[in-house]
Amino acid sequence: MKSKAHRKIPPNLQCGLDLVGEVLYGKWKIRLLWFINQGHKRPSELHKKIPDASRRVLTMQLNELLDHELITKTVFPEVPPRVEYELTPFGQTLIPVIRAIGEWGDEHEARLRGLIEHPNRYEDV
Amino acid sequence: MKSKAHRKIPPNLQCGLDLVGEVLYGKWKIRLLWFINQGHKRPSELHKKIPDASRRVLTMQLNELLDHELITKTVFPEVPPRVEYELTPFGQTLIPVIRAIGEWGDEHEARLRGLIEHPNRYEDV
DNA sequence: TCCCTATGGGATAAATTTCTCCCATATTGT
DNA sequence: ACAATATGGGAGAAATTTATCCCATAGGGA
Repeated sequence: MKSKAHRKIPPNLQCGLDLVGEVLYGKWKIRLLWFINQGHKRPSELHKKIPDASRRVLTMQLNELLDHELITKTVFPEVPPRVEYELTPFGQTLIPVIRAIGEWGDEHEARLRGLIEHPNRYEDV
Repeated sequence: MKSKAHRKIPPNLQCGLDLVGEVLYGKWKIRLLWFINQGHKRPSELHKKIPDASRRVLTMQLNELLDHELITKTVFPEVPPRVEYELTPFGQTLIPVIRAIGEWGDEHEARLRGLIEHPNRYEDV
């Protein structure tokens, strides 16, 4: 439980960008969708792909993706439990968009690395 | 000042998506870039377009966009001051990506609104 | 003289997100 | 008997983001 239901500051949802923000704004969501699409379905696999995030947050963000019907969750009745997430058809429609984002990052990798590691607002380049 | 320089938890920057996250992750950044591209250059105009954000955050996020060389800032020596932001050529390369995001949101507007307003993880639809 | 203008940023509080630690599950292997 | 397994989630602390309030600027108008 505890999606983003009881926020004291409610969001405004005017344009498409606002709406996307609601379902995609979350530090790891885009990467989760991406890796799930690549076939990394299990929580443990996803955690290996995104080691910077704690298991807890990943679980929570996966739950939000579930809420928003971007992924499905299958729990196999085994012990220890096995869980698999998959993209819904709706979630799949996001893949081209995410691919575009990732490609932009790849194209500008060197520059981005430089900017992130040496931010300088007051100097020319 | 005070970009994201002194974070206690440093980010990992492996793939393109990680890099994009660093420069685009911020509640209003994408919308700021979008509206600047649409010709809304002044801080006050941008605030009108994004009334949910406080003036303070917008300024801060604009500063980060400056740090990352996605926009430029021109201060006209007038009183009261006039300021204009514009996309750099680098920032312009992001516009097609942002457009793709926004279009996805527009295409699925109705569904997204429903999901956001009535999240139900445990019920079928 | 005082207020209005548009903008930036300091200080501090509030809200939100994330981290860390810990417990629970049921079966297989030591 | 007990550890190990993969997963989920509660609780409270820590980190980060955002909101609020307030001050400063310098010229024009009431």
